[in-house]
Amino acid sequence: MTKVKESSTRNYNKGIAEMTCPITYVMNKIGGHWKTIILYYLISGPKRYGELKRLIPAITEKMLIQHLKQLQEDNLINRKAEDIVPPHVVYSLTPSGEELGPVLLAMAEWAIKDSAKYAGFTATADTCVK
Amino acid sequence: MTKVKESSTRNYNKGIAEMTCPITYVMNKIGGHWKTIILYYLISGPKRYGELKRLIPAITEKMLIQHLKQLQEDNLINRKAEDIVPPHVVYSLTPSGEELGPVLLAMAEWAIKDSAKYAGFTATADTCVK
DNA sequence: ATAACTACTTACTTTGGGGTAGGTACTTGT
DNA sequence: ACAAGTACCTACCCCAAAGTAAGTAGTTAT
Repeated sequence: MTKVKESSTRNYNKGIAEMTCPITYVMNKIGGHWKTIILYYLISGPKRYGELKRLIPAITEKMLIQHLKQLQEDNLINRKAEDIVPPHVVYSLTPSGEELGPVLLAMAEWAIKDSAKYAGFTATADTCVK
Repeated sequence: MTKVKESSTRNYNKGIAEMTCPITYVMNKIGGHWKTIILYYLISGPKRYGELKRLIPAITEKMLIQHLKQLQEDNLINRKAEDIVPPHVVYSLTPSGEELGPVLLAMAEWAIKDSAKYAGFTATADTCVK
């Protein structure tokens, strides 16, 4: 009967939700603005760190690496580093990541269709994919 | 030629990104933990405010209303209020929202499949839908 | 010798999403 | 008279996510 505190409500709810709600499970893995974009770019094939940086100019290096790490931890991407003098690191989708591909493409399709309703949006299917 | 400041870089990038990246467009509408869950519950049919509250016990009233409003503004849900004495408000998906349904279901399917790989996750297809 | 390239790391600051805890208006039930 | 139920609103606070800006190591190019 000791005092338990540790700002419990929040953590408790998060844990429960992730265990029981598939949508929450997904959002914990791809939520947060950058992860989906990174994954989206990787659908079209493995990319080097620098390539991703150039493809997503708005992202900061810190954010890119941070999310690449999290995506690795969540088993959505692989990191292959060659131990040579100018570093050469390639990121690619894992099988789990590949399976997410169609979902991301469906999201993009919806965006293009939906944005067309309101005009002022000029994206095409490969704006992000390149 | 007056002073324009308004912490511009961030807003500028956000605007550009939303106009050119379909994935960002989607995430601006359904990102942020609760929106997808609310939409997911509405797939199975219109629901009253109180129903949603009961279906998603972890959400606070503030968050529920806040996101319902944003979803309205983003044209994903309808709000139908009868002007009677005990208020009666029903939320339902708009056509745009309906079109997002399959995407959300695909996300959920992926979650169930993916979580099965690691065990410790016991969700089924209707854990959230009820 | 100095800049440029690679893929990072670290320290510091800001911002806004989310939580807590109250209140509102109006009616029905006891 | 007072609680209970409906669907909200408001002010305040906190923390984690995101941004800023700098540094690291080792090599090649000028």
